Amino acid sequence: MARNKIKLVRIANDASRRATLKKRKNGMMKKVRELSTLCDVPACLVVYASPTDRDPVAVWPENRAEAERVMERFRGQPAMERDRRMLNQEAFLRQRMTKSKEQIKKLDRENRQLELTNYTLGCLKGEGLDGFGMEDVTELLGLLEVKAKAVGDRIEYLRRSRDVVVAVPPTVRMNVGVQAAMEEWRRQEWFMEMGFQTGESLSGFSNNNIVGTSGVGGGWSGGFFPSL
Amino acid sequence: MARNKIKLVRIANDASRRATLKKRKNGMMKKVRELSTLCDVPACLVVYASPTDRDPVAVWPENRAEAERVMERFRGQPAMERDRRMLNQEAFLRQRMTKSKEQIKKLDRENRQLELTNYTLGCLKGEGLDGFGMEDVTELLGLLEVKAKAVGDRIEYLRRSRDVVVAVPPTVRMNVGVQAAMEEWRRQEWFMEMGFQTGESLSGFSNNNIVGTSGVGGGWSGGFFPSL
DNA sequence: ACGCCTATATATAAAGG
DNA sequence: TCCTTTATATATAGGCG
Repeated sequence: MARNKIKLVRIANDASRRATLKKRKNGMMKKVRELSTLCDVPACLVVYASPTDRDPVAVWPENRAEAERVMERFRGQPAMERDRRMLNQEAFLRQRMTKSKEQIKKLDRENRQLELTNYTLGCLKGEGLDGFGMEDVTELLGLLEVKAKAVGDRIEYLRRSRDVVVAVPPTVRMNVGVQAAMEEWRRQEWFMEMGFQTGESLSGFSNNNIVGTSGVGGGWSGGFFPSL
Repeated sequence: MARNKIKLVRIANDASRRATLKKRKNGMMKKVRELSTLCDVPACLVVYASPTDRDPVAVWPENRAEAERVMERFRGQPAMERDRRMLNQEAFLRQRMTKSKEQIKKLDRENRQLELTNYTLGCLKGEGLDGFGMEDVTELLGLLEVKAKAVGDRIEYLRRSRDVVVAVPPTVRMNVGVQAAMEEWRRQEWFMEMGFQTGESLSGFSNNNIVGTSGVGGGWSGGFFPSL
């Protein structure tokens, strides 16, 4: 734009090209600034000295944050692959988060139920019945009966089964804790009142495993009650 | 740049401002193109008509991919806040994910334990003892004794407590299920063998709640056993 | 608002130091 | 290479249809 008009093609001369870049770059900067100022609009200009340079030779607005805001908006459009990837990635993670949270919630609910049951079991195990009234205790007693029935049924079944019986020792080998508990139990007057005959309640059963430790899903072959 | 020189401030007149934007915007586009062509360098220009517009009024290079490449490089620098934010956001989410997974794992472990216990309880409730051998059943029986002891202790305590006793009806009002169970229980021969006297096992207890439904942490005042 | 015109402001190629 | 100069090319403010 001066002295000579030039063709709009890459300037062959290296020095000239660099010089032109410098001049025009400045001109551009001034123009963008003016445009943005006069028209009061967001605008952004980025110029590199070469396709391989890491840093731009020119950036407007000078304030990087401002430039980023403009870029930001531009990128906001559904065009940039990298962003789409990133956003998808984020969406993906968010989705996973939601699912996880739901899972946690569900597990937590389940847990609360199980803990309740567990608490009950704890009481059953004799960890303390303080806080329960006669009604509760009575109900518990009833439940114990139901359980005892199940045990009885099972014993009955085992007794009548000939094909699975392996051995039937003459005495019961109960674990120490149970034996001690039995002793205390027998000392309770209500125990007597209920019709038990001292010293003969649990004889005649085998402690041998007849059908194997099998059954219990998951595989806990230890004690009957898992440690809580 | 013509007729009159203008001050570099926002053009007050609305129409003039818009007109100027249009003209200068075109000028800028031409300039960027020239710059990029002549000097053979990457450059990018984005202009918005207003701070709130979604789409730019001007973008160069026209080829969006090209513009994106330039932007991309600019953004590639480790200075862009947005990227840091995004990366941080992603890192944050990943962190949360990890935590959630850990929580799930923990809850799951807990659940497994509780389910085991629960399963046991299910068996206790008479849901079936198939799969258990004589050893298991014997142990269960022992456990029942321990429980019974706890019940007995509690009943004993309630009996001796004068200050909390409210009423002691002469007969036990057990729920139908328990009564039925008792009947079946009594029919079992092993039941008789164990020393129970038919028809008199559970008389004399009150179903009145003496110390209140109180105790049980969390507040489930319904049945003794929560429904599973 | 849109395009065209034109006087004038600006930008800048090329030359010189 | 950089700055300055300067002749010229371009850009554009303001006016008009």
